[in-house]
Amino acid sequence: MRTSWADSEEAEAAAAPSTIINNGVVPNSGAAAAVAGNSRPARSAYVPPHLRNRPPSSTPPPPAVSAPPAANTRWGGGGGRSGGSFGRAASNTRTGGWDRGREREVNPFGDDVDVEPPFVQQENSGINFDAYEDIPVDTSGDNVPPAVNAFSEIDLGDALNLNIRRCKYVKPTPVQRHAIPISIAGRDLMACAQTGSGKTAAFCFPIISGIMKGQYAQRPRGSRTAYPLALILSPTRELSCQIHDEARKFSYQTGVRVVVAYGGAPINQQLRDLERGVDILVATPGRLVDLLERARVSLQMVQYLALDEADRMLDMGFEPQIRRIVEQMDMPPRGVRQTMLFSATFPKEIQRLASDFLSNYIFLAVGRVGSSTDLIVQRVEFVQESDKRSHLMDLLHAQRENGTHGKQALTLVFVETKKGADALEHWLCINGFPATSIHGDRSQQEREHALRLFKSGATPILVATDVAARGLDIPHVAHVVNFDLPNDIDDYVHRIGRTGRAGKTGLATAFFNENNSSLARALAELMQESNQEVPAWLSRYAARSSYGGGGRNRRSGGGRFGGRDFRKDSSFNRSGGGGDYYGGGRSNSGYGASGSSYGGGYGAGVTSAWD
DNA sequence: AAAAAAG
Repeated sequence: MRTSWADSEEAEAAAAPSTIINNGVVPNSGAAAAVAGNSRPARSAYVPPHLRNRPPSSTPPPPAVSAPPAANTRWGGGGGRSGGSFGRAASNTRTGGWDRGREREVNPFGDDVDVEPPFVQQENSGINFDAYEDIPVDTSGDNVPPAVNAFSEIDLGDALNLNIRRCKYVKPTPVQRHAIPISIAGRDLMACAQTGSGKTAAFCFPIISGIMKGQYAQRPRGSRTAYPLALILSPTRELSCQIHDEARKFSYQTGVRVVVAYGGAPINQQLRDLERGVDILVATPGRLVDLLERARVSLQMVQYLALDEADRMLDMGFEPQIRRIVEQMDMPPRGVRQTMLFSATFPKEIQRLASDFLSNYIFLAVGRVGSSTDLIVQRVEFVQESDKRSHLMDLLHAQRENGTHGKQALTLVFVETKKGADALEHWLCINGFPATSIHGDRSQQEREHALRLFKSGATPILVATDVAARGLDIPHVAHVVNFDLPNDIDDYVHRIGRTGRAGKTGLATAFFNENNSSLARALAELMQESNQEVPAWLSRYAARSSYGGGGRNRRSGGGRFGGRDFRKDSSFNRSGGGGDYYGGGRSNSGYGASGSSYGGGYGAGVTSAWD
């Protein structure tokens, strides 16, 4: 039954030293944090107002000070306290825990659990690391921990290391090489890295490892309130599901429990999952607020906060909700918890908002603006609104003829509106193209069904709104069509990033017409930076729009890199900063210097972002 | 102006 790796896990656990700070909570990595000059104070037993004077039926919050070390097992396993380190919480602690061995952890890897995974990369799941060689990286902040070249340089723990091998991750991607040591050192992080470059693992590994190593005050058993140690927020339900699935793989047989909560799905199963115990809660904001209001979740024990697609989470629609969760509930304040923000794009005014959540953080930028741009061939075609459908049909026909090995390549078609998505899906279907759609007016069941049909290739065309623009990892998307271009270049970056993932190549085609002229300049610049062929007519549009002040100046940082730390930008450190960002007043003030190839002071800094 | 996220 037990395989060799499990045995070595035991040995590791037995050999591991036990360090327990008797305040109930051990800082994530006190030593490293101290080295970094950022040691975190022990949390006091603060009880937030809304949790005081609760009816006696509910169990009081976990005793932060009085919990004897011997009771510090995360699962409350009587007498089963782990020696203080890796792996021990896996199978043996579980039997003493509150699930008493009733449940077996579902193997997220399929049947080959007990087989030592092959080290040969399989064609479909391996990451093409050659595509990540020689990528520009920039970090800023105090005492930045050095990058690593191999997972083995970091002590992530045997159980997690095995899962990493099972995932066939042979070596860390660039963002992982930098972000993981930073996070392991206990530092807050704002990370900007290309789409498809492995951000999920970059924040999951340190969280899982930290929870495995940490000794936390026992959380009450039998309470209807769940006390996650880590919270991961994302902007869409499907993305939360995906992160949950990934995190489950990474935490398989580590004893670390991952639960997902999102809207549109029955809440009862989610409540049951929470009651069984949760270390890492992955959630969308709305459902989390619901759970917090019902007092079914408390953020009191949260040691790690991760925001995926962080710029999206802090834009106008989301910001109040996120602020409420992070600042107005019972989550430990910044500097006490560890906070990690990730995205492929990070506009400076959003960085300024985000800095409220961070303490002495490190800014990390990996790779060029947004996408794995060299891997994605970007085309822009001038297509009038009335011609879009027939033009799309031409593309799909051509693709069908190129059809690789019987199965049609997956094509993701982005449109601007939910109605437009329905209409286009219907039109494609009646014209003999197997299409489905995903957007916010469809039921969650329909959304998930559509995604499955698409992923499986059963319906190789998916029409989508921006709900599918960010984060979704759909292997084998060969072509992204921007049937309607977005108004924001960052959205474009995220959309085309649905292809060209994990080092594979992809194609992105955009339909451009007069309605998109406000995007022309940013689009032309992005394409130029990505070594793409910019049509002459697009350059003319770009030059034209740079005069009339058309369009927002919303570059995510410009230059050849994924972003620039706004703290380096003096205009953002004066008088509240970003007011000038939209170019309302002085046209140059949001950026470091001028130098745009399109002149006019518009887009200043695009070519000089790294001076 | 639109999309997303609670029901």
